[in-house]
Amino acid sequence: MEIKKSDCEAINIDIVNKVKPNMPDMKVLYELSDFFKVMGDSTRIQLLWALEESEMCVGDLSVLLNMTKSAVSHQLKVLRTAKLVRAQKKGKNVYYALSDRHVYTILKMALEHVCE
Amino acid sequence: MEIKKSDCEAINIDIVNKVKPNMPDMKVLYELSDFFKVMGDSTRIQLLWALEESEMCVGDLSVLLNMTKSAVSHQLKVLRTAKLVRAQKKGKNVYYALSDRHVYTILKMALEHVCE
DNA sequence: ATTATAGTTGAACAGTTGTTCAATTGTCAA
DNA sequence: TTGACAATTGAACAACTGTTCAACTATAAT
Repeated sequence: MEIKKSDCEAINIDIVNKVKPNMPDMKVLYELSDFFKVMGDSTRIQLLWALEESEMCVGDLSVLLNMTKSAVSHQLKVLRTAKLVRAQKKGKNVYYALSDRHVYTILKMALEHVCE
Repeated sequence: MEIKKSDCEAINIDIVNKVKPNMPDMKVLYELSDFFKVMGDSTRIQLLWALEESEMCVGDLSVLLNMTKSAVSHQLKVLRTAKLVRAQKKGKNVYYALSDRHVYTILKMALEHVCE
């Protein structure tokens, strides 16, 4: 049995019992919040936004965002780990591209929201 | 003029110049990342998920999520500041509700994404 | 082979975040 | 008015995050 951490009793126990079975399980919950965590950084949003326009290599992205290659590379790694972008080596350069159009849809929908 | 922080020259200057004018401005960028930051926490996602099912007071939410009222209240404040929920006092209790159906749509779309 | 360029990596640092704890406010019931 | 309960608040703490810096790998050109 689960350890009780709440410090009170329910006011409307019927509502709580009705809602409880519809709550997401922990696995889905953490996947969801991890996804939003990845999106929750302005550098990474710029990278996704830029890559929607065109494939680009790290150096180009670094000039575009006006940041060091190192900083860009670190953030691209986060996006790669989250499977939001994919990398392809061409000669001396590594070209990055969006790996999931779903993400851009969410980005645009969030844009509508913040601009309401 | 902007201070140059990137530590290299562009490889494909034509692509960079093509993409640059389509980049979001800083204001929109920070609003977007702030929005995703708010969504990027499992406690807050649970709260939004629960409130989609039914209005609830802090005590009920606290039992439902198995957390202290204080922790829940702190997170509700974050959601309130971000205008994602609204509060209404009824007697001794404060009832919270979603203030924007847009958000639930984004949540469901992200859910589809993580469950691909 | 040597040199230059593109990109990655890990450690370190400051800044931020979420929960806990204790104190406080506000409301209802006796 | 007193006591009990609902919710909020601020400080404190540990855990996490993003950029910088320096060192490193890998590829291409001479």
